[in-house]
Amino acid sequence: MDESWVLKEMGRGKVELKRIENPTNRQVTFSKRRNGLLKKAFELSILCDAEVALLIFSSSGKVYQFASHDMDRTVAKYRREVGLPDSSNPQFRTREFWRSEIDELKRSINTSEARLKHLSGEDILALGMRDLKQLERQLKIGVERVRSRKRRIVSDHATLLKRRHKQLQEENSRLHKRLKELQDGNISSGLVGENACTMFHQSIVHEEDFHNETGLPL
Amino acid sequence: MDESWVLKEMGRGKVELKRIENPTNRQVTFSKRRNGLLKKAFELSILCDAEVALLIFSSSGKVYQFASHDMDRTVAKYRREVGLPDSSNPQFRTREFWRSEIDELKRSINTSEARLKHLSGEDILALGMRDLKQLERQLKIGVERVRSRKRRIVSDHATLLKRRHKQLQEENSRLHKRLKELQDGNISSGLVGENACTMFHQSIVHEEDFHNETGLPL
DNA sequence: ACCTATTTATAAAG
DNA sequence: TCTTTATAAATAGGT
Repeated sequence: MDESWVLKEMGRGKVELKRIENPTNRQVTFSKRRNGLLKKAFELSILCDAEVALLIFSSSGKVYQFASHDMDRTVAKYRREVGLPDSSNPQFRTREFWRSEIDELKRSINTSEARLKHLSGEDILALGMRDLKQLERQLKIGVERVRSRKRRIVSDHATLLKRRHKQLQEENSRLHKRLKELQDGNISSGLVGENACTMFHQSIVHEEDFHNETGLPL
Repeated sequence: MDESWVLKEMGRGKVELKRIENPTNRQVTFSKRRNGLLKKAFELSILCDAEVALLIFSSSGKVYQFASHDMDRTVAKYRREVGLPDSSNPQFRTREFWRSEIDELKRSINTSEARLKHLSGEDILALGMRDLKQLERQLKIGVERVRSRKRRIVSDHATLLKRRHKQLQEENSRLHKRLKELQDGNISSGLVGENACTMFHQSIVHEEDFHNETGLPL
């Protein structure tokens, strides 16, 4: 778009975006644009795998329509979305409705499986160079993300290890100190000794944690 | 339109009129074309005083709509026009049957999609190191297969080019010879001259083929 | 989201 | 309506 909107249109000359007064011109334009619109609706449904329904009534009352799947189904779907209690069939739907619903799911499955195969490098003989390049890009992105995640996991682990190591060292020195106090001064009685034992036991538990939580299957 | 229909589309590059496989591209194209379609529907209704109703469901299920007058009114009008013998069909299995049928298909889809995401490196936070390594291996295999296919295509192409080149050379020498005969001997009459012309024209055609069929988007 | 090379769509005229 | 032609729009591919 270029102009200040609701102002001009495409083609050889420019046209205001308002009802065309000349009946002949209007009819001609209607015919052309109707076809263009129907074509684009069709293309959208194909290219983007969308469900499209289009209804056009000419000012003289003639109908033109396009429905990628089934007009009724699409309209029913729409009603559900909008929240209206489907006017045609509240409790049950026609066999056709369900069949088309299921067909679509099956198509969807086939599509996913095809893409899965492509991503595994299978069934790619029919792909053109452009698709192949894109596929390769995608795969590379995937690999990079997976690697990144792996690096992250390893890195986090290393951090954890360091922290644990530091904790152990600190605890160790505390224990050494305590032991030394006991050996040196013998000043204290049973209570202190009990404390020291507890302390030692705790450090053992820490070591077990260490093994369990860092057992990375690298 | 120019091409043999259902063959190409508009834009910077050309596109086959078939479902776009790359999800990202498909989404982007959907977004662009959806807006284009809605705009054109609006313009048609204004310019030509037509009654237009348009429903679009993205493949992910989101709805987009345009109605120049009122969706229900237009749809009702359509039903009357087409004369639908109401969709109330007493031939159905219970809703439960279809539900379960559909649920199963949906489960299947979810499985595929989860794997697809993993292969794209998405939603991998919950995966363990073992799974990640397996995933990476898979992706690498995929990349290698795609690359291999690309190499094959390029190689085939080179072969084709060589063959074409040789053909052209041979044809060239034939043409030279023919020309020389004409210039030298002047022995022949109109018929030979005509043949020479034909020959030349053929070589031109070959050159065009050459450009068309070897236009690899490398 | 924005840019731009290309392809389409289409207004005007015959 | 169909064709042609000049021009405006739409949009694919890329950033």
